[in-house]
Amino acid sequence: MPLKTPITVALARFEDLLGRGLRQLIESDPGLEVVATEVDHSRLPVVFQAHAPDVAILDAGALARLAEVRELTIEHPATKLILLANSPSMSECAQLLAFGASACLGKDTQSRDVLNAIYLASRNLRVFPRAVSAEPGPSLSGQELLTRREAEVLPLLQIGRSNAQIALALQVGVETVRTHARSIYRKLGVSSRRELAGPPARGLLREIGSPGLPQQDLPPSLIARGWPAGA
Amino acid sequence: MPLKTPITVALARFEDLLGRGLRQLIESDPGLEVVATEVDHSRLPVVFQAHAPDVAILDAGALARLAEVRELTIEHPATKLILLANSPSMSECAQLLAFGASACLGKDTQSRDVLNAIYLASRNLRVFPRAVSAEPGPSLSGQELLTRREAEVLPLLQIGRSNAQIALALQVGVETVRTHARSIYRKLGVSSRRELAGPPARGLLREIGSPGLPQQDLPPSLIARGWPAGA
DNA sequence: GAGAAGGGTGAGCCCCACCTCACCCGTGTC
DNA sequence: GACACGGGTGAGGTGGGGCTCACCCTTCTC
Repeated sequence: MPLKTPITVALARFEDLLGRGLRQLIESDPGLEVVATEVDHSRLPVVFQAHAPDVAILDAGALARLAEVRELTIEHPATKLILLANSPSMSECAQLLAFGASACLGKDTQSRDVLNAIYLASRNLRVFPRAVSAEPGPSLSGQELLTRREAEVLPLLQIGRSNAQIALALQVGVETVRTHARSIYRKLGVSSRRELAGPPARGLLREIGSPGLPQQDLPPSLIARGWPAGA
Repeated sequence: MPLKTPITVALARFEDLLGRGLRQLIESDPGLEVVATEVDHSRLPVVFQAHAPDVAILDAGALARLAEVRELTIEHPATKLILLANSPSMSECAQLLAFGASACLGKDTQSRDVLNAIYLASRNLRVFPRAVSAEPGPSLSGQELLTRREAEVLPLLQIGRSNAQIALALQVGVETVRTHARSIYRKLGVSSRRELAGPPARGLLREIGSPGLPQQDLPPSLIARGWPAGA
């Protein structure tokens, strides 16, 4: 194994108490190096430019739009994003990962799993929490979240399906698909399916959770279960 | 001023990251002494009995029933309770304080304000966050929260008003009041207005927030604004 | 020009939470 | 016995969010 250089981590601004815990956790791990803390989300591009951190941990609740994740991953593909949200639901995580995030974790995640996620993300693996709340429970930033139906339409738009094809797949009318698409565009701040089709981070998917250490890699089919693997 | 003995603080179990931050914050304050950490809510009575801490900081999200707060404050009046919730609403905080909690703070509260709240609570002051989310946003444990109307009925029940009097005050029928009362009893785990009328913690109300240090004491009328000041 | 997309508006429907009220019953108090 | 209270059940009404679909328009591409 070559010389171990520490993984550089940038920390966004979090709630004060959680930020303290997060910083202390990461600084106490010899394999990790904090290069920035309490970075306001508006300053993330600058910090990414200056430090090119391997991993950045962001507050999903501080995202004004989910599309921010998308923009960051496109602009700075070398920096893997880990999103911390308030008990995120499965679909919320799916949306964040579809936009290029490398991990989506609840703020109640065990410290050990947070560290695991950092190492996994730095190796270009994507991390999905095991114990996400089922479906109900609108959390995250609360606003501008895709509905269940919109979340079904999104991946089909991302892979370039036509409205008619989507309508056929979902067994609804074309007009309905167009309505969902409009809603998605508005919420995500884009104006066409082409803008949605950017290259999300690739990589295997791992699942972490309290029971123990990360398991074996999951088959690629699991990536496609939540949303298609890309155009 | 007499010899300064540190204020003893018990910490309930929190999300791992937040718990780290909270513990580190409090342990770094020379005026505070942590006597217990990561206390499961089921073990709170035991810990209160053993250490009789001046202040205990609890996770509002871990409360099975809001009535737990009430029971703890009645059983252990010497221990002041500080509740941390996920962006609590005004009515949530009002309910918690009505049940004897000394403070209700968001988990995004500034460290400085958390320390302030501990000191204020230990001096039998009640602390209300300044920047609470308006009305919408069901957070907290999510379940068994009083509705807006129930929250209006509760204080009137607590001061022993009859159903007819409440009906008159709220301009609704007696049957409606009885329905609200039933709902309140069920959610709070009590079975009469007498059980609701127990002695909540008394004390002045302070408001804390980011702008600066705590202001002057608020007039008692402010206590009565959210709910009557007791029988 | 035809067809697909994107953008705006609005309608109808369903589900759910909340509010309101009306019954039923039993108990305790005066 | 009259009355208030607690407990159970259910019926309406209302409001919001989501899903579905139907129009209207412009733009772009082939």
